[in-house]
Amino acid sequence: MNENEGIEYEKTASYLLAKVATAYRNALENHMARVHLHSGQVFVLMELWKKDGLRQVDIAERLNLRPPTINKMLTGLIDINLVTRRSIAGDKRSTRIFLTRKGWDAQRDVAAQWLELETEYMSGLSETERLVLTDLLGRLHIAYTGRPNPDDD
Amino acid sequence: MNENEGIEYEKTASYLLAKVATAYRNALENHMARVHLHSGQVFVLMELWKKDGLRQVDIAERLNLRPPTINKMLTGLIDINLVTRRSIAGDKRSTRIFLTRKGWDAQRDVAAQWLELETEYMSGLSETERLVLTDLLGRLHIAYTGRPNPDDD
DNA sequence: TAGATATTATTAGCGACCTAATAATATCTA
DNA sequence: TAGATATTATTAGGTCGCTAATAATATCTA
Repeated sequence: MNENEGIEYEKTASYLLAKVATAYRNALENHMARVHLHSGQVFVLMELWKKDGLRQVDIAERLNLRPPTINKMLTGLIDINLVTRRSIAGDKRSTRIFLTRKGWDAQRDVAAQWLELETEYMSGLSETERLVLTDLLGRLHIAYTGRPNPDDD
Repeated sequence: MNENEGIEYEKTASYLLAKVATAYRNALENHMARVHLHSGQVFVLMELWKKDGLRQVDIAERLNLRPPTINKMLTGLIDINLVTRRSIAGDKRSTRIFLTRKGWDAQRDVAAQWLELETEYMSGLSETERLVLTDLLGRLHIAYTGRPNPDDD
């Protein structure tokens, strides 16, 4: 058998990142289900809480996601009345996305779930280790996106 | 405005994990596309390279994924002739999954891409830092799955 | 042994990502 | 100003995760 081209994949950072990430996504999905949200929607809301009235393309850029992804998520958020689309005076192509009252109100519940998840998920690590992990992931993030976070104007 | 329930999500380990993870998934998808594979298929192959002839349910368990997920991935792998399904004598419910010649041969290309990706993706970190990251992710993985890897018999 | 319960694979359908393609509008340039 | 090029939103369709439901087979138990 032509074995032993065998890498020990399980010991590479990539492998572990992939595994931890999907487990984490499931956990996030479960936590956010408690407040009737899906995992992806939460990230969109975060951007709007920071700066309401963004265009879809802006949200996409800030989250490092593609416009069609955002478009679909927004449809979901509009359906559950957390967000509205309003057309822009001066550019008939684009629309601005605004939080509804309900959209603003979701902030508290999401924050609570987020912290709970963070605590739960990172419970295997000491405080110091969590900080180290945060630092390392932060640097990978910057290395890969080329920016820590989009310059708020 | 009811602002300032505001968590700085971007500084939590969870947030960074999510972000880094999707960036990584894209990178993996792109790298594996070079050898005509999708990201998820690679993980299934890894298990078969370690132990050929597993049942679908075994693969699911080892990868910490659900049976329908595996089922669909296998359909893809069968379509491109990397794998076959053979029924089991003694249990008409299950099938065993076997690598084809082409499936075994893919091992080399995947390993090459994997290492390239690992190098590229982790290039922002020193060797020591990468080891620390691996250790921390490994511990999160164990904490969440309850086992480092399934006991090979 | 008959009937209830387990297990395995599979299908259907959903969300979170993606790329490619399209339509509408803006903008730039010859 | 006309025509080429950019940009924005959107649709279609794909993979990778998931849950719920189903059918077939095994196994357990009364």
